Amino acid sequence: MVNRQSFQSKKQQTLASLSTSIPNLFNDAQQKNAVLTKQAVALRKIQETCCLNHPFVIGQPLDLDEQGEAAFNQEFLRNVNKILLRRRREAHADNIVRFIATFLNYTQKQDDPASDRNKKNQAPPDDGHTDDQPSQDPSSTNEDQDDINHERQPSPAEPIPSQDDDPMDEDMPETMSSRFVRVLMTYILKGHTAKSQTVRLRCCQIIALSVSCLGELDEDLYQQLKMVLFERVRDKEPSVRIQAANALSKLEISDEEPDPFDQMNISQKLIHLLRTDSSAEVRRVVILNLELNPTTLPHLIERARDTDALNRRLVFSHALHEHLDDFRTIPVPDLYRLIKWGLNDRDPSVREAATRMITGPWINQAGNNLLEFLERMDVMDMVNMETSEKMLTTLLEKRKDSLSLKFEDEFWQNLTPESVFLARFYIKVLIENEMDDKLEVVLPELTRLAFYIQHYNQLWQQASHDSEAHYEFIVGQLFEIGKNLDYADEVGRRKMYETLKTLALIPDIPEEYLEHIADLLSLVAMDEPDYTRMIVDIIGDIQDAVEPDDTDFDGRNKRLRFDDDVVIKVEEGDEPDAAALSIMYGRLKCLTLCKFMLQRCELSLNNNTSIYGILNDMVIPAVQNSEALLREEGLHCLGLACHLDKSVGIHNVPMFIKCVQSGHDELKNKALMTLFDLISKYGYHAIAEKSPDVRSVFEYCLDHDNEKLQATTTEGLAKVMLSRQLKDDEMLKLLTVLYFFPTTMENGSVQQCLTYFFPAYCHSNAENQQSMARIAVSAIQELVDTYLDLQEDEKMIDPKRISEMMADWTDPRQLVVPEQQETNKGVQGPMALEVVQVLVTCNKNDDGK
Amino acid sequence: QLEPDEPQDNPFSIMSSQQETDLLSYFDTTLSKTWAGPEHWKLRRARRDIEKPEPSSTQDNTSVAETESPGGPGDAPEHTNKKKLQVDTAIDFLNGEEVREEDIFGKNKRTNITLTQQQMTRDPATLLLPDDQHFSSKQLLRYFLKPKITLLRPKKFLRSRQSDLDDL
DNA sequence: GATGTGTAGCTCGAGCGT
DNA sequence: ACGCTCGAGCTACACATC
Repeated sequence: MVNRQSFQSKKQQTLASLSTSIPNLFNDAQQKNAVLTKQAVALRKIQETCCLNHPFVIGQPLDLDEQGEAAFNQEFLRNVNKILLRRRREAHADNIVRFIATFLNYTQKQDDPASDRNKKNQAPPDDGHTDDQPSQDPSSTNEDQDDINHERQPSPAEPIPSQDDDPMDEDMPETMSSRFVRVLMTYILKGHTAKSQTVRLRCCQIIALSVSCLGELDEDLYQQLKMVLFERVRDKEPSVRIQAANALSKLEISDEEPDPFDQMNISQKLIHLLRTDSSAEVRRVVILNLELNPTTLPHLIERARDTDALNRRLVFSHALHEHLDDFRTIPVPDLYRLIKWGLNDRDPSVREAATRMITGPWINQAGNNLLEFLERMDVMDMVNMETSEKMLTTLLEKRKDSLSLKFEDEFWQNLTPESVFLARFYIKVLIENEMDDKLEVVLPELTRLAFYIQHYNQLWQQASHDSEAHYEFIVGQLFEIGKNLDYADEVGRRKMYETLKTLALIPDIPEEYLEHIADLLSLVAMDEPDYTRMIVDIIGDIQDAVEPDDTDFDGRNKRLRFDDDVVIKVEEGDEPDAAALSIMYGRLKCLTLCKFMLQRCELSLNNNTSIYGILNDMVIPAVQNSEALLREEGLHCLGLACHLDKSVGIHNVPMFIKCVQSGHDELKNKALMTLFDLISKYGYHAIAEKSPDVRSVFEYCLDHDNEKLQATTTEGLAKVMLSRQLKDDEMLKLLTVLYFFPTTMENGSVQQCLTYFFPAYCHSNAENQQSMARIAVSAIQELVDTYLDLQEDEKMIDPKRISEMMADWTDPRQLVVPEQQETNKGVQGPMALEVVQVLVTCNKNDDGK
Repeated sequence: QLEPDEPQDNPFSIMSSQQETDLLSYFDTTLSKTWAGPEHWKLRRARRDIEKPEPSSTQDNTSVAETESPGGPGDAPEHTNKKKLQVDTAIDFLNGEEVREEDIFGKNKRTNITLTQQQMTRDPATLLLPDDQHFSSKQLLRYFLKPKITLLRPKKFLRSRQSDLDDL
């Protein structure tokens, strides 16, 4: 046959020129702007000519020229060899890897009758990196495809097999490309144990980009591939793991067969990498490729706290951005944790990504309706209040210009938790941005607001158990809105006062509402003495209501509601004494209100005499009360009173010290706080002069096993030392040792306070720095000793790092205000000397420096 | 700059200077990257950036600038050369040297190229940030018992309405 | 003695800002 | 798009270990 002969001569030519034609295609393909499909098409043509005995016809039984095929394969692999030793991220080599994938994709599709019909030749997958450029222009890809189909028109002389006569065998029919895939993959898999990390890297990279281009794989080849990846994902080199993880994530996730080595299936392995791989980039690959489902979701959310900022960002900008169909699939606690992390991240780009996620797809999911969105977010749940507030503020900041709301009487009469919440923050954002014209149509008058509060309070008091929380929430939000109003109107102020007083007298008003009331009354009052009188009056009324006749009080449902963890302990068998209980709750409520008032007072006691009465009649007795809660709240009030009068303050210091020494933990903490406040206010010496015990009290609390107490002490000392009221090398050393001490590792408050304190202390002032230099060596000696006999379960920072950090603190170049040159050398010089001395005296124990 | 010793009865005059606020907000920004504590602390590259400008600024702008300038003009072409040389990673598939397969697939019997199971199981917590308490100068500038009042400017929390009227 | 392990310094490139 | 900067990763070297 003529055709056959011409084909044979073409084959001879092609085979003869293989060693130039294929390299030329590779040369073209490596170029930056290469349209890889073009080279793939050309290569396929060569492949057909080499491997077949006839011109290629789709669906025709394979008539293979094994020798020609071998020649083609050999030449192809010879070229592939040249990139296997090319280092990571070399653009030309990377292009060739993409070319290989493109070719595999193309040649495989050509042999597949099913996919050939609709010939939507998908571009080969990206390599999962953030750096990948879209490798191909989709339009050009399709054009090329069309060209090919024209060229592949079977010649008229050839018998044209019917297109639909060939239902696939159960075993896939062997094709030219399937044979090629097997050869190439088998070859590439050989590289997975190569000595050179680059080879392993390149092999995994080829697999990663090619897996989805391979069509149906033989089971044994697939298994082999999977096993290789299972191993490479544990490679010593992070760069190899990155590619292996990438490849693994492209395998069918539905394959749940566990690896006999560690009993983990693909999905589990990816999650394991996501959580434990030390390389941020490996984790990143998984974040970008892991399928979102109920199993993977919590682990992806966890990555919002990844140490790597880019990874954190990708959680918001990628993993949960478009791929999450409905944010309600995230359990509410996780949802709020996620938002809290995102919006409060230290890295601005993460915050930005989190904001975009919420303002974009998430709002869209709620039909772009803010109220619907808030409803879905369940904003009424007070546990997440702070985050809800932050979120709505962020949202409205973004939309403040396009949003124009108008709140009229009808709106205020028909509030829902969501609408009042929205109103509150809309107002807040408008005020912060001084958008006065928009504010005008939004803010209610003071009198009206007082009326609304009253109205919803009535509804609250009458509400059924189901709707109680609903109205309670609305009242709380109205309080907040009230803080933004103008209080010039006399009538409005009076109305507000009456309303607030009524609310204050409600027996089970929540503690935070009492604080709102204290706040709002400060706006209602003419001046501070007026304010104090108002509150004292209300306190009197509360007392009158509780104490004189206790006939209709029932301690259980009339009690003041505090945070859940505050539980008043009733001694065994005391239950019948409900009246006594209710009296106690009443007193507690008065103290709490008094506390809120004192927090807002500035005038000295002499100028605000109405406080004296309350101090003597209520606060002092409470401090001596046997009930712990009353003692605490009384002490708190007394501490606040000490703020207002120096002599009262100084006079009471011994009492506070006593409380720290022998009170219960919560009382200790309150007393300690007061002591630090008094030092801040009146100076360390004014306190220590009369009561030298303070210093030892602080030492005692630094060592205390109550974390909160430790944190208060640390923060207090940080304040006092940063303000340079207390200059005390020994105390500084205690703080330093505490900072690195194994038992403090878990105490985040102490850690983060001191992480701020030490650099700020040392770099703000040369004298401070010298103080640190003086104690550093002995501190590290102590810490090294501690390190050497760490218990099995204890963890501690490596002494080497400790010394690095101390070196950083004592580095004179880091001083914000550079000292005159004299002191510069003098800081670390003596330290070095001291180190040498220590080393000389005991040369068996040496630190890592 | 800080006053070394202030009268003890009025210690917060130290803190009330504008410079003190600046200093603390300086630390608020610089320390916001290292907040996570010693476990995530890294040794910063020596602050050469701060020392670099020094030689030019501390010296007189007459002689030194002249002596260093000869190096300047020579640098510019070097940069472009470097760039061209660096980009030269193209592979010659046609005439390039053959790569020997034993170089590629050479194995190393003794070296372990995979991590042990123990190396693979690290504590996930070490790769997560601790719960951020957002410690900043704000904490240092407030009273424990009156958190809304700053130590710096003890301004009146309650504004007297009487004085508002007076202002008009 | 060879090979594995840990570190210091340098280089290059990703990612950010303009 | 460009250029800069900082940081990750690579190489080379020293040391330890079998």
